[in-house]
Amino acid sequence: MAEKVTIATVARHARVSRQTVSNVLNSPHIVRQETRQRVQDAINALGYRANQAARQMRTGRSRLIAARIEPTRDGINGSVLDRFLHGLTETADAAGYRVLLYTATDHDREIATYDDLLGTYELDAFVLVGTTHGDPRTAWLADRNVPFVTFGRPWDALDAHPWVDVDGAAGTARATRHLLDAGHRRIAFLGWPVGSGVGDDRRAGWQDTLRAADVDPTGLHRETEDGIAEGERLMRDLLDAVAPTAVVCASDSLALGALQAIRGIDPPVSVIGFDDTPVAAAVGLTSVSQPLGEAAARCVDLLTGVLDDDHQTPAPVLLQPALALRHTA
Amino acid sequence: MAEKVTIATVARHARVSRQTVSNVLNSPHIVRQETRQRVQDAINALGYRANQAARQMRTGRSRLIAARIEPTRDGINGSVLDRFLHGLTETADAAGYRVLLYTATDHDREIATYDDLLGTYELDAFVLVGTTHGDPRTAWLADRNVPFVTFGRPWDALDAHPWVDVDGAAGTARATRHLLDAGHRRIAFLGWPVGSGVGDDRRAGWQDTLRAADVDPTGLHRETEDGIAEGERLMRDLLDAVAPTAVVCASDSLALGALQAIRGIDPPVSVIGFDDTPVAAAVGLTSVSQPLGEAAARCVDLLTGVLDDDHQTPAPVLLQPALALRHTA
DNA sequence: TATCCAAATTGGATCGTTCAAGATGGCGAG
DNA sequence: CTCGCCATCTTGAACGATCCAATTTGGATA
Repeated sequence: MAEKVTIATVARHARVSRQTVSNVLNSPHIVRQETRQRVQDAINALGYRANQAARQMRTGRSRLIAARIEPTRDGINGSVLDRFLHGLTETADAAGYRVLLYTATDHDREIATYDDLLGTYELDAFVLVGTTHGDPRTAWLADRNVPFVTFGRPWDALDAHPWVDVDGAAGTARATRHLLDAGHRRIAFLGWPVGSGVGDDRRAGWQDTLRAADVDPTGLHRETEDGIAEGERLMRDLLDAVAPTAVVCASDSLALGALQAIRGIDPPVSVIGFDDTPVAAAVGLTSVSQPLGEAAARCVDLLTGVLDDDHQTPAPVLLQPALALRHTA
Repeated sequence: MAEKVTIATVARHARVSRQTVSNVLNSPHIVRQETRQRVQDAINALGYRANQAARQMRTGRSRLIAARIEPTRDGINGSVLDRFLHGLTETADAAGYRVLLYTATDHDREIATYDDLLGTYELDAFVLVGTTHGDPRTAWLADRNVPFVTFGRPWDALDAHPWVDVDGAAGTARATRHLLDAGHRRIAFLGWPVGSGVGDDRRAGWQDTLRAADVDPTGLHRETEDGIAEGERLMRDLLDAVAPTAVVCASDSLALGALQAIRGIDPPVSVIGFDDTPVAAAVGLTSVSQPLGEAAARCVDLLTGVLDDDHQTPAPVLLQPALALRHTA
């Protein structure tokens, strides 16, 4: 194996000092054009790459971003995070950062992991996915001045940190409007229990759109934990109670359940899901589609803003979802 | 912010030298019990964590493992990798390693990424997923003596490296036997074009099991690229040509296509997919289930074997899949 | 009590990079 | 001719850990 190529090797090869090589890499403008070229040639000829560990020791920056990979719950919604992660890896890469994975089963362990990652790897930043009311994680990170971005807006007014989110209300509103345009009036909603920021937001989009169209939403919605079986049960309940002609759901899992509940009904009840998961695509379920790649890219943008430029809090980003039309609506 | 806690801080606090603290961390057995305890107490009291960058500089080891995150193709099979990744993160964590993500669109770029990751981050090892005939990646890594494991066995006899795989032939054999036991005889197979190691392996399991049961498999199989539409097309073709009463598929995508093709046929044609993806669970598709968590764990086992112990090539691991029974078979 | 040996501990060098400060050389002004 | 200045480049030190060689310590032995 060839000798290890360090900055000293390059310096010797280009007949300059180590510092000059370092300058070519970090502040090219202060090095004379001719020298710069000579150093660059040496770098290319030797295939030199700056050692990140050594660099990190001096600068305290690791160019590493941490993201959590979820313990795939029902496997349907899990894919949302996976697609986001993929986008994150690509964009971070382009910005010169790498993504480090971690897992955690609850918030306490997750915070312990932060502590560990920061202590041993000196991570530059965290990307948190899915925020809840009174999220202890954001508070912990903010207390320690650790840069982070959340994919999901803070649901408590007091938290001020950079975030990227998709406008869930706009998504369900768009879905509801689509159904109204198709002539539906009794448009129901299957959602999550009141109190989850995301769920409330999605319900509001449906409710407000119905009201704006002079349809009274009272009695047209049901709430449950997420899941296919739960969705089916609640949809049967709705069918018995109010006989809706269409339903907007807070997730594809719920929508799949609804699809099973309406099997055989004629004329068919329209169903729209949320997240445009692979399952939705596979079964032909119309669904609200989040721009996950875009969201990941904006997360990286915000982070590099915080890390490279001033340490100011950049403006949050709210993205608009689209409606992926298939044959269930 | 409090002063940074280094090994020197701990040493001062425990009234010993830096080296003794280092010994407590790396070779506890050579330190007297009493001293060890005092150092441990100091470490806990101060919340000391060894700085990975500094450690890496001396030892040349980063305790970082790289894994690739795929550009979710059809979103169905992509989830397989995601579940594997999750298992990998968990197990690596337990073994004291962290998982670094990367993406690449083709083999050449992937190799360029290896070079970069090795040069700048001094990665300890790679986990490759999905191996093909004449895979240039394994050759590149082996040439440079970079430790790696593949999830997927080497399909060319000459490659000798640690690998973990799931016995695909055993999976399709199990599926086929299940159908035979249920009284089926005309059991078809939907698979991928000849030449892909994985696809050929899965087809062989079906074929051999039929032969063993004195059923001639001739004409009972079709091959295509992966996809739902492709599966549907080929299944229609099979129905017209040989009217099978059951079909085993090389993937859940193909199986979903088959399900659409058989809609309305009575008595229903049995369908079995492969990979037990969330989509299969959602639509009630019986499918061959790979022990992905187990596979990931064994990958980490092999890697730690190579990294921590001798640099010998550990024995490969072949895991047995299970059949997730649902209502399509 | 002095001596010796092994176990436990210590101080200095080192990994590859960047930071801070110092050296060099060319050029115009006094 | 000399000085100062600017642009450019070089030198020495530091980051925080581990390795290596040297030294101290404690207990057993003579």
